[in-house]
Amino acid sequence: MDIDKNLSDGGAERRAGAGIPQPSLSRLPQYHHYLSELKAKGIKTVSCSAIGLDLNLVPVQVRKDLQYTGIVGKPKTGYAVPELMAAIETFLGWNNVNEAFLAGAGNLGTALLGHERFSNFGLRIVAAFDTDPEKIGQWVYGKMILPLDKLADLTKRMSIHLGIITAPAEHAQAIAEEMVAGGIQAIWNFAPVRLKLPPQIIVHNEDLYSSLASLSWKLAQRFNISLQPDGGSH
Amino acid sequence: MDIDKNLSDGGAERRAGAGIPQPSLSRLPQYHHYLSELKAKGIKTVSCSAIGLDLNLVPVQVRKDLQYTGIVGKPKTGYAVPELMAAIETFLGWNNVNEAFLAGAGNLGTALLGHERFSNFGLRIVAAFDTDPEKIGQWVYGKMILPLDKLADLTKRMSIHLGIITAPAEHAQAIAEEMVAGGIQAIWNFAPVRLKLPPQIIVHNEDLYSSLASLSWKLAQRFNISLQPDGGSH
DNA sequence: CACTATTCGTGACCACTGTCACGGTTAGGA
DNA sequence: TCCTAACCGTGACAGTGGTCACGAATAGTG
Repeated sequence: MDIDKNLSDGGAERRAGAGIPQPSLSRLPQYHHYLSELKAKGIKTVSCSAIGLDLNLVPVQVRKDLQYTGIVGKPKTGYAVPELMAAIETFLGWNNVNEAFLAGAGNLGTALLGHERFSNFGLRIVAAFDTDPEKIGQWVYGKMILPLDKLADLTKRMSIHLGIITAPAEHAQAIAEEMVAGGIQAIWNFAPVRLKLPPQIIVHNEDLYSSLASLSWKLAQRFNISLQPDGGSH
Repeated sequence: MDIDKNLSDGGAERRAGAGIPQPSLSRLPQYHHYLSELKAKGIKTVSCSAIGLDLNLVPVQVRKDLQYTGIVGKPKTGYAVPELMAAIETFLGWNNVNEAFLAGAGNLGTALLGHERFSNFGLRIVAAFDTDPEKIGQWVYGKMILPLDKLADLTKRMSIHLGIITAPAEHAQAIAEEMVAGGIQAIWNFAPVRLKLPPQIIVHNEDLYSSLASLSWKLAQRFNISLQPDGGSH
């Protein structure tokens, strides 16, 4: 058997039929942040061209992105800042709070626990879990560190929908399965592994090593090029 | 004048003629991590199909990704694990260390400072910078916290090429400009802003809010769908 | 030594995102 | 009131990355 042909895409990442392109989705928070600055300055309306100038984007792209939120602009004027912000917030679901559990109270996990601004964006980390007996029972930024083996049970009892994994790579898969067993719907994964989970689970990978790879490659590329300006093809 | 038409793309992000697709670049570290596990188990060769099974990827994609590193596989056998790892490391420039400065010794910055595994991937954070007088002079994970106004000067004197910004959004632009003034080539930006810098500067944005937006939207989407299963299109 | 099954390598399609071009709308001024 | 310029909205095109299909190579087996 040729197993080359017998593999379908894991499909855990991309939800078919989702109306908005992923890149547009990523840009919406940037617009929101920019708009909050405008609001603080007392500016009432803004045009796509102005947004594009300040955010280094082409105006058409801004328009297309904003259209997904359902807002309509007024020709010659632009968009109303407060309504646009509200539209983005509603669209992204930042009005209803998502409660989340975090697994892995290391450096990164602690940093996330302390990031109180998440609450402005619909995320509330309720508790953290770890296996280290020294950490269990401690309070970090007002959140209790609980033993990891309580994770699935508490997830079910509190009907938590979002899990954040900041544990080492080798434990990530097991933790993710625990979360799924507890009925979690979405996982924000900071461990550098590709989780294997049922396709209906929403997984978002936040792989710092991947980013680092891009950077170091581009840097290496640049220095190679400058050392061999002929391109080295002969 | 219609400024709609007079804007070109900022272009700070995408380097033209770069041989490898960005997504492939991001996957290489995952392969590397997976290979290191195989190596620990004493496995000498591996096929794309096996990698695909474990990493939830289609074998062809794995092959195409690996080809960018220049390695060639052997039919019916696959790739030699150690050589493949070495090829990835060389390709990503993980052999020569990049020294970096970090600006913003908050929670996230501290977490990165403490992430000693970065050293395995060609990144060495040399020092951190902050404006908080209480932090300046402290040592965090063996790195000195220095006053931010020394940033440009020290960057130049130590010829640092990589800058990491973990400062609040409102200071990110100014810090980035300091770094550029000091001759920095690449910036790893964790602040939720789109930096406006000369196009030759490599910028990689690590926007947690963008990721969060994707997640919360997908979650909201899911619950909306389950509440209105007819889709509401008629 | 021939045969088979597995795997690599690659050119051709396909889907998705970004860009372009153009038409429709409206605020502001003559 | 009419005219102009700025802006929104949208369908058509292009470039990039992912998938498919097929050919070539080779380890293992009878």
